[in-house]
Amino acid sequence: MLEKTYDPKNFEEKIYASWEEKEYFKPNMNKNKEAFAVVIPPPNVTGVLHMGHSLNYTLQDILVRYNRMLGKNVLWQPGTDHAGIATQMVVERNLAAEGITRHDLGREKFIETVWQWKEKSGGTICKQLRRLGASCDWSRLRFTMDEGLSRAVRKIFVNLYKDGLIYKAKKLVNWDSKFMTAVSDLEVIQKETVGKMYYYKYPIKGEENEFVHIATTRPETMFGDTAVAISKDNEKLKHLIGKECIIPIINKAIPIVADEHADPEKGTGAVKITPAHDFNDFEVGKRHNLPLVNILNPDATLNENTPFEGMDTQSARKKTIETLESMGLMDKIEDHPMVIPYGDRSGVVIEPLMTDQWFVDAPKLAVEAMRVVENGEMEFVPKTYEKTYFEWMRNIQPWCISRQLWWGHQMPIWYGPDETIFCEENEEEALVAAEKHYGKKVELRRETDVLDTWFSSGLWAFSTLGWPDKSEFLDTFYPTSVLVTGFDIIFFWVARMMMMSMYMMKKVPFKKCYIHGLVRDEHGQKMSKSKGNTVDPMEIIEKYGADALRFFMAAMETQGRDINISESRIQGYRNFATKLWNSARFGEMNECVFNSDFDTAKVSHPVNKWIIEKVKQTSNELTENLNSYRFSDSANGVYQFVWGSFCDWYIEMIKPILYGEDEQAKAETRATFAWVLNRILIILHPFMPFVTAELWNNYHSEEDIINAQWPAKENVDENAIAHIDWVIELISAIRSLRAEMNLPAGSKLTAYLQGANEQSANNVNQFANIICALARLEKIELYNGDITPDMVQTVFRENTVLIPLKGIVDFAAERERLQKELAGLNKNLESYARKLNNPAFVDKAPAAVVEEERRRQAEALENKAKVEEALQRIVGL
RNA sequence: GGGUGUGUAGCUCAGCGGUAUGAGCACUACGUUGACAUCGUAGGGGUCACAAGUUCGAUCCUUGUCACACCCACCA
Repeated sequence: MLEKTYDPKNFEEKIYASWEEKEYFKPNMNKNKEAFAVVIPPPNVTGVLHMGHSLNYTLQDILVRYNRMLGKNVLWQPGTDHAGIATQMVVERNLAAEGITRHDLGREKFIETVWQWKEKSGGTICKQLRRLGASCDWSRLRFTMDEGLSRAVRKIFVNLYKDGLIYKAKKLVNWDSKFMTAVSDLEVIQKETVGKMYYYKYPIKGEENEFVHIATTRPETMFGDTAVAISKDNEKLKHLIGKECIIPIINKAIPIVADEHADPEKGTGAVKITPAHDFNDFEVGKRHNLPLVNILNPDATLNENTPFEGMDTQSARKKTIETLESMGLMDKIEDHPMVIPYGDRSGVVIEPLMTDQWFVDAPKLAVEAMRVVENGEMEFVPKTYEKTYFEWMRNIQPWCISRQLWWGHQMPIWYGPDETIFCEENEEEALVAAEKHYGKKVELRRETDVLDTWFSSGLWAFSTLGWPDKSEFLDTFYPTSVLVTGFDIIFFWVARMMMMSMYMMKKVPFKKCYIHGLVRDEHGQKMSKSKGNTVDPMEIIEKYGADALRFFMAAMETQGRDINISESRIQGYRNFATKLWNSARFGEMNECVFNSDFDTAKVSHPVNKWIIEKVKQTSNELTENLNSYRFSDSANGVYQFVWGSFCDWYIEMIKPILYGEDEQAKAETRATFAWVLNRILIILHPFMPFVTAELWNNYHSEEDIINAQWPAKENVDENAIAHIDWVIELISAIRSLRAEMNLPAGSKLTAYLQGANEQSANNVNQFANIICALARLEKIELYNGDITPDMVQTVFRENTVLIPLKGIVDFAAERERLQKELAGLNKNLESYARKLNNPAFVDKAPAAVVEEERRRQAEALENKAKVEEALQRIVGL
């Protein structure tokens, strides 16, 4: 027996636990079945579920459950990411609360602490995923720092290194002074700010009172200047080229060089060149063979190459300006809008810094990664993201993969006594290689840098399946079927997976890549803790159930758009679950028992035929929509069918049958109801797994809905649908008439149908009880008599529906209603006439369109005549 | 500066070369009829941003304009 009210708290968690216990999420490994695999975008192991996750995992679970019901061999591979910087940051913050830094602990002890923390809090996100209903194969849970995955990382690193695709170089990199590590271009975010532009001058060497005026936003970097550049086309200043100028305060002479980087239109036309601290200047420096002077310590304080050693950049800037001012060298200071780079995790200003770092030759790896998208081996859905992907890939820069952090995969690099590099999968092999190289045993020193987190994520599609070992899973499920992820990590992750997979596996990591948008707040604002507009999915689940949240996500997911969270809408989908629940209760009360032998072909009652054909039609459309990743169309189609067709019409129409005397019709209707409800549960299950399972379990004792068979494409009898649609339209017409004439809902009326053709006459006779029940009529009859002034009328197809009111007609209201109807008809007639009187239209438009237009015109004309007659009759009354 | 999207009902958004049967919420009126008030019935509400072009026909295609959003690049 079902509870009177739908309360997801009563069963959601219980059902999930039983699924997991029965190991339903494991692939069936049936070799005769098509394989379908999805690897989860691994959440940060220490993270908690947010709305973006809810969307991402819901979409995947829909696809996974759908494919499982298609009978495929389905794997949803779960796992979590060690998230280098993010995790280290959290743990360091915890330590800071106790007044300790990671340096107090030392590397080994610190890493141990991180592992402990991972063990303690790492399970949260997985628990929350279960709560959402995600049907991953938890027995295969992976973590990017697992032994197996770490081995994969080392192996591919060694391969890349030996192929010359990983190299060490001293380069200008983005330096994060908080974490004291290099970061990649992607981890730098540019922020608009209003800063200052400082104008000052350098004296020309050997000249009295001659200066070169320069402008900069970072005056403190002047101690690292090794030249001033001027364009050779700069008529005003080109006479200075070749001379030298003096950096004040430190009294250092630097050359004035000719370089096109100095735009005569910008600033003063002369640019100070600081090759060690600016990407553009670095290039200029290379062109002119300028020395590099590093002026910063790793923590972004000024170093011994400056007079302000130990000061942070802001203080040094102030001090520099003051000193220049006192020397009479300042020209002016102006407000200046500019863009400043910040570390996306640390929030501090990123400084370009010369350091030794490791790089992946991304431009080379990008070639294959682009080719397989060009030739369609991997397809983006929606297709438009392909452009974003290509755009980035074409302009890709070497990828800086070394991080001076502690938490992460330590690079498999060892240095010999003379700094010779040995890159091997483990220390033993490195030692062997070194012995061979030196001709004797030597001590090696391991590289302390760790890898960018995204390096290991890039291997995810095959490392989780067992690579580098031989594995049945790898053979069966690679390449995976589809990757579902947000557009914000196309570069971070999708692109890297493509590059790494093509390099190592020579096959795409996934055949399709479904890209979804961001989840925003109700008004389209980005959700953030600082704005205070975040919505916690766990609270939503607590309040409305996981099914409601999932259905919301599916219903809102239209390709290429962000989703605005809307609690009222989620509530609406909870109501939908309630509606479904109550319809099942209706079935239970009326002894509608599911019978697997039920044969839809033997059904005879038109109402039953109608709902059977409708549900087949809905299933067909749903299958098509799911196959083309049209989530919102999928969800909305089922929603409309369940609420609109099944609940609003079918249940109401069968009440007269179920409460009637015809036992055979009753039996057939009960069986039909149960069959249709069963079908609804199946097709709704990927979207709302919990409520469908709970209702299913109410009458299936053996089989579980998870393994229920998804309906194959079926032929739909359109006539059976049209038959009852006629009844529905008639009832709607009568209800409309009643409401507009303000006829009390309780009043039992008689309706006449005038001008009925044979078909309509049959319908009225056959469905009189249904029509009367739903339109709240005493009786409905065919009528051939005259229309009298006390009748109100409405036109329905070829018929006129008449309701005699025996003196209670409100003629004013009736006149108003008829006039409104007439105005509508006239408007339509104008439009038809405009088209049909246009010879070009009749000539060139497809015949079917012209025919349809003619039919509409004829019908409207007929209706108009009837309405006009009606108006005539009540003139003066 | 380069790119990609988006402007449709009060709000949030679907949709489509052939009258916008648009959806949910909100709104108005009526309603407790033996699943459901987490409900039912009926209804109001739109020059589909603007302009030009293509077309028999444009909200939909093309171009331009305006507005907004996002991505990439750029610290003179």
